[in-house]
Amino acid sequence: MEEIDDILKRSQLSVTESRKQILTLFLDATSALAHNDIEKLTGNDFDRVTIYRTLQTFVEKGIIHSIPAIDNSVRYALCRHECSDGQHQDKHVHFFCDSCTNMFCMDELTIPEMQLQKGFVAKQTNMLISGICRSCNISRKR
Amino acid sequence: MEEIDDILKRSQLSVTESRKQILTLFLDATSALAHNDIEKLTGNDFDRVTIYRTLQTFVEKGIIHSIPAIDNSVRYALCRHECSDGQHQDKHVHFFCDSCTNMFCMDELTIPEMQLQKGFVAKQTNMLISGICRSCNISRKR
DNA sequence: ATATAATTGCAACATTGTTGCAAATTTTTT
DNA sequence: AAAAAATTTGCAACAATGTTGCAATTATAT
Repeated sequence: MEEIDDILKRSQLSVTESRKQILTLFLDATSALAHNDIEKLTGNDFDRVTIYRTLQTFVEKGIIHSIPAIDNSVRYALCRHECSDGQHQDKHVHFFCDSCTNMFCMDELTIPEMQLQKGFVAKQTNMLISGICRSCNISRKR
Repeated sequence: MEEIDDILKRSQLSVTESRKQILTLFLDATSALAHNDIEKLTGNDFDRVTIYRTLQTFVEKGIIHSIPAIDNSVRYALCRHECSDGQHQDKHVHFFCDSCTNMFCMDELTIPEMQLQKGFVAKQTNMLISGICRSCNISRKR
């Protein structure tokens, strides 16, 4: 896959083994990944510190975005849309499954605009819905 | 204040020094409190573990609710409305100020309902807006 | 191919959160 | 009001998560 190298170069990042592998994980992921997931999925290939720093770099470059969770575990997912350096606009809703603890990006659900009190200026909006996801609902019915 | 004892008793909790003090903090707070805030505000009167357990208990009893934050720090605030044991309904928007890192409950802003994909069942919705709060905006203009 | 720049891994540390258990406190019972 | 029962607390010890400085390695530019 040359795609991966391209994404990194486009963000002016050196192409290294760790960045390639971690980026691949995000491209393949169906749900958001926590630091710990990445550690396991890469199977001790990289130092914990490297993973922290890679995630941080990716967020700064607008490649991935962090998602606030209720259970106090930060997760990250690819920015599918127009996220650039620094400023990150996350217009879609996130869904956290209480059962399988997977986090999904509901790309098709747009967060509605909110009218804040005078003096408050909004820069970013996050919307997080928790409940039971489809595959968990299906397996329950069995 | 008898109010505090009442709140605790209504939730079938023993009235202890730590619970009273921590609950008082929440009643007086204008913004959401993190574990660390409470530790500082109570000035080493209580063990860290006690604070963790107290917060957990309060959440379970529906006295406070936890708020997911982007910066990976869980914060808690009083449940002003109809929150009961276990099930917690958080209908209002939270605002996180990037400048002073305070978290505010925007009680007057109700989270709109969202139509999820088939199979997904929502139990709780969180909406978190980040930006600059009023007092930070005012002090910037000076 | 070499020089320069950036990234990695290691070590060491700080912070945050969890668990078991004995001592202390609160509530209930007598 | 005192004793028994139940709950809560603090301590110790540990696990997980996140951060920083620095030398060694790897990637990029010359």
